[in-house]
Amino acid sequence: MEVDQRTMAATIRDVARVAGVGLGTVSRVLNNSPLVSAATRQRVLSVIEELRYSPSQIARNFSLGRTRTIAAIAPFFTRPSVVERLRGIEATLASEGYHLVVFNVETVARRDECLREVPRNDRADGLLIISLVPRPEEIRAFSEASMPVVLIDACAGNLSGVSIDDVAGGELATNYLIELGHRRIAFVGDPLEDPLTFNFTSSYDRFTGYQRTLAAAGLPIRPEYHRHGLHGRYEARVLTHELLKLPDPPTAIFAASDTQAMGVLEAARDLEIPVPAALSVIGFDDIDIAEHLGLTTVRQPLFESGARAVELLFMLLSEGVSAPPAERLAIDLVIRTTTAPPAA
Amino acid sequence: MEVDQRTMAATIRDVARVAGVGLGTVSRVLNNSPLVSAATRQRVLSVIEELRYSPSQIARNFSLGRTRTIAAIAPFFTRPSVVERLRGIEATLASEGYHLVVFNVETVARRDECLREVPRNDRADGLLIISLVPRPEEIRAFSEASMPVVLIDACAGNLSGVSIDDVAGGELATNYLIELGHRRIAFVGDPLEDPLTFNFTSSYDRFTGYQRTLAAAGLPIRPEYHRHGLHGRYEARVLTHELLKLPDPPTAIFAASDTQAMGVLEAARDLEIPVPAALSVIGFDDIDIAEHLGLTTVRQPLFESGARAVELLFMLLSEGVSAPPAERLAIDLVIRTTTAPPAA
DNA sequence: TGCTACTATGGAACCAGTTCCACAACTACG
DNA sequence: CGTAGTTGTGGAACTGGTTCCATAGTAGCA
Repeated sequence: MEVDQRTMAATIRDVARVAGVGLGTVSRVLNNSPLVSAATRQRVLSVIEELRYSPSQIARNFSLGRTRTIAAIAPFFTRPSVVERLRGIEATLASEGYHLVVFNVETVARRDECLREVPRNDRADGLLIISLVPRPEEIRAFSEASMPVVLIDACAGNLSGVSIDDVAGGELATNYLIELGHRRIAFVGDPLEDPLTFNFTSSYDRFTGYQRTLAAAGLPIRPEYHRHGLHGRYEARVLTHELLKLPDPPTAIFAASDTQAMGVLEAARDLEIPVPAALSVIGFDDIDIAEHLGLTTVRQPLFESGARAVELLFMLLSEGVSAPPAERLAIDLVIRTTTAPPAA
Repeated sequence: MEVDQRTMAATIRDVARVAGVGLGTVSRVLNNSPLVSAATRQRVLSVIEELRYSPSQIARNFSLGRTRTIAAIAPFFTRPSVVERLRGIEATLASEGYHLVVFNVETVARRDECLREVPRNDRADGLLIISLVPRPEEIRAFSEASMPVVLIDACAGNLSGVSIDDVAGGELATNYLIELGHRRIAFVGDPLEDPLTFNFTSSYDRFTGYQRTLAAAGLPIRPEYHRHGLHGRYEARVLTHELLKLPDPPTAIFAASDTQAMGVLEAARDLEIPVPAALSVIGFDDIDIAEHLGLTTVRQPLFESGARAVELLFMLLSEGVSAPPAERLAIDLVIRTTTAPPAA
């Protein structure tokens, strides 16, 4: 029985046979065990070279019960903020030789499917969930499947996670506008009824911070200044048109994300309202293009959130280390050219 | 020997034992084989339910020799154009129940490592390579490892691939500027010496199209109008500063990508040169923000390139179908507000 | 010289599925 | 009633690694 090298890849048994050693010895050479003499190691290595042998990762994963792969579930992974988080994730995983499987979620059905299926597939050693809040029964399923999970931009149960204080972010943005002298400050953000859809919460929290700050400053809460719509430039543009056509239009708008701030800017341009002279605009996230646009915004460390989440996940994976709790990263205000004191 | 359900996941053998059937029968139930009686199937299903059994995907992959996973190697996967391609890839893979492993490449060393390691890891059934041109020895390694490969935004050997005619794109952009009446047209793109770095070619090809069109129109080729630098807004901004400070500055600039066009726009803004009144700018790709910026650009179907590449890869994976050759997708000109006839 | 300790090695058992062969039970038909 | 064909079923063999136990060989030491 000759091994047909043209069609069949060599296995560890072929290497052992040709090198005249045992299975275990080849395995030990592959795994750099010190329990192999230099001469034997050399012989095995040369046979590996000769047969162009490359170990089957899939058999190895199966045998070890580990995959050195992490799954990431991300809603709308084309959103610049999500991409930047993924970059942080990938960079940190790659530095440890781990692989990244990405699940993009754009519908509620797919959200549910991913959160249900990914943990029970034992195809990943751990799971990262971006901007989605798992339901209690989903969290239970994670622990039943003993799948380590770290959340990014979300909090749930006592799962580990990396997030920011979105309420404080909303306060930071709103406070800055008030300090500039604005009194009529509007808000453009995601829909309020989140639990029915994706369970996003950051826009809601930023809205809470906005309302609190207005109240703390003794400014009126004006419901007609609160606009909620699907996350996106176009939707924000439409909502802003409504705001700017009010009898008593706002002099400043806080958008729950930079993407939505872009829609706000588009609406101002449509209506020939100069920014910041007649309208101040502040966003959230500090995505890459914010700088190009001169957008004032609340910066959150996106890349770092991904990188840190991977570190937490690695802690969960190394048995000795206790489960790290939820962490909060720092945010700060980036002042550019879309904000100014209101026209006198 | 009782199975400890608290610590050990049930296996197919546990299910068989509890249901009082054979291994093969459980396997047949799992795989919806018709060769199981309705009564047996029902009994097995209820035991699966009872034991909360979930098949090990990793053992399954090992047994079948397939992973239902596709690897994608992408340089700079935060670039909007790359992200959009990845979205097309993920969407198409997910619709077939395949998983996507992403390898982000930001250095030459990592490019080489990925192209060497990913095919020999049998952890993916196929490989997609975005915007990178594999070297001949790498192509040989793909076929030796019998790893199906489809290129996106690149061509090499007789590998299958999805790309556009970048030369024609360069011609399209340049021609439009000439039609508008421009005679002093500059180019801002990636470095020319690509083989030493990533082996990108699209910027080079667009440059070729630009030069050809100038020549065909009888316009002079002016080397001082050709600027090449690392892909990025900032670099393009610096290069454009140089162009606009020339004694005889261009009245139009063709940027090899929308990202670089943004840098061109920034430079014009720095120098208070009105666009398009005193300077026309045209980009390439039609990424999402191009619309917000009102950027005139050459549109290429990014999402579709990813989706189509996956279709080609599936053809390669289904044995019957012959290897599809390289395909070209259509491009078109999107005229917005950064281009106009030159000032008289 | 004989005993112990350690190193180097071979290979069976194992991981959890799939596949396939053997076989039993039953039906169809001459 | 025998034979051929079909259907349903059980389980051995297989996938390609790792792990661990048994054992041979050798050095150290009294």
